[in-house]
Amino acid sequence: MFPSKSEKSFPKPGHDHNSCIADALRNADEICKSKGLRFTALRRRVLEIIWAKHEPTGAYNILEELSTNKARAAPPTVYRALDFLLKHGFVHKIESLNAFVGCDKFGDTHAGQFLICEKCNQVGELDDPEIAALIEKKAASIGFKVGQPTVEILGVCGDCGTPADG
Amino acid sequence: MFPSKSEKSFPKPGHDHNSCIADALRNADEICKSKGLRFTALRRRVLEIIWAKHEPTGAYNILEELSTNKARAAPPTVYRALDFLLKHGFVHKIESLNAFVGCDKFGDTHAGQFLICEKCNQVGELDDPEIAALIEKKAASIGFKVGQPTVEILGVCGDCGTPADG
DNA sequence: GTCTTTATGTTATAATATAACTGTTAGTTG
DNA sequence: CAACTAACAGTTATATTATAACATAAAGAC
Repeated sequence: MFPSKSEKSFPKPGHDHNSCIADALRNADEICKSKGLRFTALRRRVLEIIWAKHEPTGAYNILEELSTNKARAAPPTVYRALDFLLKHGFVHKIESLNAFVGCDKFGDTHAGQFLICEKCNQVGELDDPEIAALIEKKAASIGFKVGQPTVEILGVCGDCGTPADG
Repeated sequence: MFPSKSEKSFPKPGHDHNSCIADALRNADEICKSKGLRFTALRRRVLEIIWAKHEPTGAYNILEELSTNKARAAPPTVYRALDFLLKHGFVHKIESLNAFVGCDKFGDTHAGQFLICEKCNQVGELDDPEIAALIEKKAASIGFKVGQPTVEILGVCGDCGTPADG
């Protein structure tokens, strides 16, 4: 229905980021329309700010960014927009960074598995079903039923970790 | 050397928790002795407070607990003790809860994989090498080198999720 | 057009964490 | 043991992240 743009990838240095943003906004538009959700100007703007880069953005950075056009916004403004975006799967929260990143696996709400590069700070979404299945199986083997898995992998991405690199 | 007490387990309702605490403290004592680390009264007390239960404890709860005996402590006191305990693998931070839990896999520093029961709030440590290996493999397949994985699974433990349960 | 619901604005404050500087204690060395 | 040194802990202030509670506004339902 709303095709995912990138499967198991990490943002490439020279990619056309404008189209990332455009795709994400268009997708959110369509999803909201089809589900009867109100994709207000504020929510749209917050999503756009988050999508400005592939690095997780803190709520107060979003706030700052918001405040450049509008009159100064207050924290609840941002957190409420984030609640909406999180709830409907348009963004993810990176727990280990207390920051938010756009979801590039359009079309369904899911937990996500994140690769966070400690050099360039960019985040790629893995969402590998085998990993999810294995975690579920191992948890089940000791009687634990998985609800919401949080998988956040700090490391070094391919572009930052080339042999020539220090 | 210092044997792990529980492999892939979840704290059982009726277990002898005093021995969990005693084991953890004794283990820390021994590790510190063998590595020439200073296991001060404060650090020991903080570890003991964390081990008082199998639920993650927030820094400010630890602070409160500390303050019942000593004169009122300040945040840095706790955070510094936590830094030490984290660094040497005696406790883990649960990122999704901003809280700390004792490590029951004695003897080495590691990232850990956590099962967090949303009913009883207790945490079990999985530390499954297959999961770690699969994550590493999948990450490697897109050129990403895993550093510090954060795996925190919210769900329902076996004791809380029995058929009779609501 | 009124009513109702949902969203946003506003003010205040809670919860988590760290910086910077001071004093204290434990180990070290002569 | 006295003086020195380095690690630890105390203290004050403040940064960062997040939410509660109440007021206003805008959108959708009737």
